[in-house]
Amino acid sequence: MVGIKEVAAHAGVSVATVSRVLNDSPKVTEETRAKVHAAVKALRYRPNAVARSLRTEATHTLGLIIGDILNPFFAVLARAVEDEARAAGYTVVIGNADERPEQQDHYVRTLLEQRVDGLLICPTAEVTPLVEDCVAAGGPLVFLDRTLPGLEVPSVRVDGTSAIHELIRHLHDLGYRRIAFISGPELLSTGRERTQAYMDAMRASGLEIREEYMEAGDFQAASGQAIAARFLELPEPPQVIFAGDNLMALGALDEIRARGMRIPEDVALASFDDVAWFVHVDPPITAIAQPAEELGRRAVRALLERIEHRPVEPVVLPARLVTRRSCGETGKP
Amino acid sequence: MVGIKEVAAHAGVSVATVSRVLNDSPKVTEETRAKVHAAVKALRYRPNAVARSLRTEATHTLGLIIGDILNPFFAVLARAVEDEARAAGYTVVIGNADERPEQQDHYVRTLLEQRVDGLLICPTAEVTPLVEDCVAAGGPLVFLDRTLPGLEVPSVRVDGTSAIHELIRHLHDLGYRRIAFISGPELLSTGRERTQAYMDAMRASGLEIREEYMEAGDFQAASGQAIAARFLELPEPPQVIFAGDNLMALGALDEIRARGMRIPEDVALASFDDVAWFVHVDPPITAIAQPAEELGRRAVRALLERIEHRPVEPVVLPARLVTRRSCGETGKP
DNA sequence: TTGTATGCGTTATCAC
DNA sequence: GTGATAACGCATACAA
Repeated sequence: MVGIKEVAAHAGVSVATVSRVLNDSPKVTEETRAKVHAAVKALRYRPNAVARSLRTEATHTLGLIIGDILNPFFAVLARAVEDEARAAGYTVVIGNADERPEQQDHYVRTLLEQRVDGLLICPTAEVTPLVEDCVAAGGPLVFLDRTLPGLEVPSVRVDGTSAIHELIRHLHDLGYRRIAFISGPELLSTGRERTQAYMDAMRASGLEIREEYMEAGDFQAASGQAIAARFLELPEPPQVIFAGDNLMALGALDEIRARGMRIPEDVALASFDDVAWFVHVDPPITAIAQPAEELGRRAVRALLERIEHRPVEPVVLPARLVTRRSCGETGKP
Repeated sequence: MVGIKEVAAHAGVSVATVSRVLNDSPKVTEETRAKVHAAVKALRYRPNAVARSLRTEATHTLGLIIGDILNPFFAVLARAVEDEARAAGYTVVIGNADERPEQQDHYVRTLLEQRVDGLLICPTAEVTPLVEDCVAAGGPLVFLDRTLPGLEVPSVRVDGTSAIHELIRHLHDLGYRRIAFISGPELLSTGRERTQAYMDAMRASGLEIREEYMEAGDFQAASGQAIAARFLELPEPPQVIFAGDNLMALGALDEIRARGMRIPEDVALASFDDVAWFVHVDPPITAIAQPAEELGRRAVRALLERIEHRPVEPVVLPARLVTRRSCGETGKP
């Protein structure tokens, strides 16, 4: 492959001059600049980013570790991260951790070895030694969507508390009293936070919190389905099932359908985390929408700040309730 | 950051030996191996993949350029590619081209500069000079999902022809005669192929091909909606709308709903390209499913073959019809 | 303004 | 089995 040396020879200048032209240093004649550019074009020269990175200690690459790109929430997040990164001249390498600590570690290790300039992590429940090391090492790192207790890492996340309060109030206003919640893993900050908000909101609306109306899933569809099944088999089943994320809502939806029950007549359904196709199911599903694109963009900006050694304060974005018809709301006019 | 040199010093050996241990060369005593490993652990040494790549001319990284990660088809594809690549010890960098040639080129350029070991491209319609160069340069490259006319590049793709024939036959059997098709861009191999198959299949079933029942969209939802609208306003509207991809099907669905029409009573709907949520809309949508995971896996395998300079023949996978209820099929028992 | 020379962290080719 | 050392392609301090 043709290198800077061949370009220099072809243009009749030194490698230093070629390098200066490529990094458009001001101290170079318009004339030589032209010669070099001509040589570059003629030889189809492509700068070797690997060599450049070795020299400059910068790869202009960001690492992003998410749960699973097949989850629409993460897909939107990833897309936003990539767009914002590209705008700033960075490439991003995505790793799907699948909520498995070992796989998360695999990516952390790999990305660290690749010498990415910064790391964006949606941390799994477990605080692995490797992640602890990273934090201790102090490399540019920001937590995305979730936080990890006891670690001093800047984070960019969504707070769904007020939206959950709004949802419960909304359901209360519609006349519902028995509202069950399929919560997420207690170990995840998002899981804990939503559960806490649900309980607080129920109390705030003067509703009873029943133990049998709360069960923790793993943010995957199967658990949502299983838990919905148990709710529906209770002697006194809930009037509303509120799922803690879009996949568990999907599972619950399947279970309700499988039982031949109607939404919302037999049981109403709501979801934390809105996804595009919720609009297209019948009835459209009432959900709490997270500003995923903004989340991704802000995370990149925060990370870039950290890369440039500027201090960055945590970012917390609000979620918002989107009422549709799965809870018996009156249809659109 | 600690390098191989510090490790060598700490272990009391030479850098060469450390390198040998790290690449587990056989010619090294168990004893020194242990010493080195101890030093590695003690110093929290992380190999610098950048330096390694510069020396070995290999990055163990693959580039993947797709249309848009938000499209479930590409998301599944990307996920499969990543899984297969990881299993083979590779990392993958994904670029979203958004069907824009310049952006595709941006990623091709970037990935080439990063010296990825191989490139997987779902090419946009246009054959850009850059892509032509790549082909001419002969670096490891395979086309995924789509092919480009006149370029000698191995490709891994799906052939939906027989599935489309099956679909038309299926519709014919259900009594439909007026079947309209929202086709994809003529410039895309997938678009052309599906259109051709639709026409052939219509003829094969003895159905009339009407010009007003065929219109090309751009594989995006908005175009599907607009075209569906025109179809439905025809003096004699079609009985079935068959969309050339999942996003255009979504657009058509929205348009049908917006007009207050019922599926399949007023108009039936079918889609090329099945996605998870088709099962959850009411009625579930009849679709042609592409083996996206397999497509991704096979593409990686083909690329790895090319990287190791082995010849690779094109891969063509079959699609299959999944009948549900959006075309008036009798419901499940 | 341009050229020469050094080093980035690793692997690989030699000697020993 | 181990060690010294020369590349890899580029950016840059310093010399001219």
